Amino acid sequence: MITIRDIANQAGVSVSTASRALNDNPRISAATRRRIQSLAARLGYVPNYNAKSLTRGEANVVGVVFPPSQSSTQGNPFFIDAMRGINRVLTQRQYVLSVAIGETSDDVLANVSAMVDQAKVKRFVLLYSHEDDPVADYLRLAGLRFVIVGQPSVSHDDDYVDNDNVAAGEAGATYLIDKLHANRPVFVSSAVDWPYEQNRRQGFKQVATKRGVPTAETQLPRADAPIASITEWLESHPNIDGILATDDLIGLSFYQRWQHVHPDAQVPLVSYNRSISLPLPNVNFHSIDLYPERLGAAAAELVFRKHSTEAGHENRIILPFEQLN
Amino acid sequence: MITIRDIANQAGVSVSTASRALNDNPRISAATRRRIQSLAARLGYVPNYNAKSLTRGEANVVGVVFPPSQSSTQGNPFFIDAMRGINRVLTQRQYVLSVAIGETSDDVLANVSAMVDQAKVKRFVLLYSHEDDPVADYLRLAGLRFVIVGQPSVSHDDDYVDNDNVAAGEAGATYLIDKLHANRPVFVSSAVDWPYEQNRRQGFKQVATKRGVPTAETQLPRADAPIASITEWLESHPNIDGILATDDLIGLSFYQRWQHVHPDAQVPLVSYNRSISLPLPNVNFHSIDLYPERLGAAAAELVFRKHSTEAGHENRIILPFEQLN
DNA sequence: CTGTTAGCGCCTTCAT
DNA sequence: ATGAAGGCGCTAACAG
Repeated sequence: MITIRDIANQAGVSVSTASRALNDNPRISAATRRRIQSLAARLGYVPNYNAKSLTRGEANVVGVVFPPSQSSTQGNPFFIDAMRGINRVLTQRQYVLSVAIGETSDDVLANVSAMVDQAKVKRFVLLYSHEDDPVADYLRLAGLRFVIVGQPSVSHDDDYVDNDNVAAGEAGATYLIDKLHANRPVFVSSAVDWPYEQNRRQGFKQVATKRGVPTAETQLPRADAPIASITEWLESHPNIDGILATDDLIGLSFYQRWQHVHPDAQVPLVSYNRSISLPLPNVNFHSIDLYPERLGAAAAELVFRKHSTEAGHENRIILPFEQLN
Repeated sequence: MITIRDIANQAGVSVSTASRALNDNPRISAATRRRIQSLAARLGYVPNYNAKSLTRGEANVVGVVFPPSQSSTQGNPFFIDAMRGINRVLTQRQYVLSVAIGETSDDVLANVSAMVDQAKVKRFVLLYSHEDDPVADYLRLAGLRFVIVGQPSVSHDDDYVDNDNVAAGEAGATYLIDKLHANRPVFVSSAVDWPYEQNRRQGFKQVATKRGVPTAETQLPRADAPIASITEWLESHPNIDGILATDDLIGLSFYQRWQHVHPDAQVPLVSYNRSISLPLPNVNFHSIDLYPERLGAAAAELVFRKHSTEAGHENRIILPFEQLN
């Protein structure tokens, strides 16, 4: 294994000069900097992260925090894609991605604080958020850098990266009404009614109102709940001719129900997340990609900039979603 | 921040004694060991991983490698759940989970080798495998410890953790035929036809043959392919009265198609992975849980034991899947 | 059973 | 613009 000493010797300079040169310290002349860097490259020098972290007092690690849950959360492909995006930028920064994941909020918090105390991790990306999240509270209190992917808590000025979910709701509604000719669309969300679902509903309603189209809305009960209610709902709303759902699986589930009640008809379905990579019989199915990989990448970039409380809001990033034509 | 020096001083011993005591080294008397450990606990001492890793020459990190892919892979909840299982055992071992993920095999390999070279990671869990996987080749060659979750490559004696997929196929078929009374079941797999799908098909066929039931099988084309073929297939197989699919989403997609062709009938569906946490109208839908979290946990345990090429095969772990009644 | 000592590889004052 | 030297926190020979 080749260390900074080796390259210092071979270059005929001191270790400290080599260190500075490799870290692009302007105190070293551009000439020797290049000389040493290319020598290092030629020798296949790779810095030892542990040694680096020890002296710096910070590990070159970004902690990625998953929402606490016993079983897999919905909207799953989102997380994997986001991780890929995060890792893409971490790699080029010579950083490593570590994850904190657990069943309960306490598990995750313990995981995170272990990273902080033992591994000296100082930057985090949260893949979720809700009010009074103990992990966010902890990070805030500890003065550590973190960025939220998704809807941030309203009572803090945390930095975040998100889509404009009102606009996403508008886009889905516009497509459903204008292109797929739905005159009586229904908006379907989960029983949890996440903030992003509320925003998309808002967008949906705005467009429908502007078009003079009546709106309907309902929520899909959880898997363990009786589903008769959906059937009832559908029977009391016989004219529904378009579905906008907050997630592909929710949409699909609702669509199934619809099909059951209206065996010989068809209804267009628009939803979000591109989580179904399989052919669906309904040719009028459209999933809006929210580009989670881009969200992840942007969050990772952001986590290397310092938190600014300025009015400029330069650390609140809104990214576009897929455009439908 | 309190270091090992502090506790050594307060305990009135040398740093090395403190170090040994904290690491449960038998060379230190049980008495002082307990004394020092409780002192450390009282003082809230946490070891610095970076310093530890530097001297040990190995980071207390396990690298978790995702299959290379541009977008989210199918069977997604599997990965998240597996990570949770892995992290559960890593936490109690004072280890941290880092992930390697990327679009191409080269990306992932670069990621892994950076972990190895720079971060001194020496243990890995692969969440996939196929023949001639460059990552596995690299790890094998470098003599690093790794465990595969899932079907291992046949041409090596890598350690792995997996379900018995033939048995899983049998279980699904048994349930479908005996309990749900399917007399003309169809086995549906993906267009990729992964090894685990082949195994489940084999189990399916064995049971069907034993029951004297005719078997049918087909594959679902990819999302971008024309799906007319499924309709054709269904029309030429009008008597299908049960579906066994290798994944919930595949099953659901196929079921949709079936429903389209047979609008007023019902058909039972059995598939794997518990990836749909939503109510489905079809009361005869049954998803077999493969317990990915347990697979992950077992893999993490295994990665701390050394690879044995002995005939005992103690490092090939087969875990049970959900039992249907 | 315990202490002394010498690093692990790197960064960073402090000199020059 | 570059060197020398100390130290980050911990482990592991080597002594005793």
